[in-house]
Amino acid sequence: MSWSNGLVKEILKPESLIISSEIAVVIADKFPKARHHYLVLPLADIPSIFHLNRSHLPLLEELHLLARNVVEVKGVHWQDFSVGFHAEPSMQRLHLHVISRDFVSPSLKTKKHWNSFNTELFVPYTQLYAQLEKENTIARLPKSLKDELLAKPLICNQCEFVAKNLPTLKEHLVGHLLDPNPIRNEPPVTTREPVPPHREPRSQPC
DNA sequence: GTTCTAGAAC
DNA sequence: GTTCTAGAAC
Repeated sequence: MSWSNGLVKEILKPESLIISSEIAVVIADKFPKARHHYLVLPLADIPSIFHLNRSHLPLLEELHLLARNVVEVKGVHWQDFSVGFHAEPSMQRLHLHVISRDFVSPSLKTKKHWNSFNTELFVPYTQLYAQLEKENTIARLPKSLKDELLAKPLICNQCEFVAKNLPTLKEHLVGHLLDPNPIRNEPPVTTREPVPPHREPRSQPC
């Protein structure tokens, strides 16, 4: 398939590279699923996470270093990002996703997009690293589990909200961007004005 | 991975 | 009638 080689073609274009080292490069995702969405890819021809073994642990550390670097270069906050791999990648060439957790983007269009970043279909960097260190390989998820995770309801990644469909979730996520406090399903109950604490008038002027 | 669009869901 | 989802793409 031609489309699945899109990333390999992209990293051959110098103008696409935000950062590069002798080992790996960072590009912007062509269809970003959040306000910030970058991909870190090795120059070595490693097709996917399923081709990794313990010998690649130093390479993974290099990818992670570049992930931190691109976030710094963009002047944004590392703690606002998810960094990891898709459990079932579609595109050839190993790629580490570096994505801001707002998920506010016109390119976020399907339930699959959401669940691939917000369920076990997203494997955090640290988890994959540990798994590789322990097992010397990355195992595929069973098809039944993948189907189950893809079918999960649209649960907000910042509060308990469950959206009935994707447009509703997208509206809700914009709400978190404007007000990071949890959004309630019901409007807040109106309360009486708080009574100011009573103060005795001072007996003497200051 | 995306685009397109039929028909399901509302 | 319109919105939304999900499967085909030769």
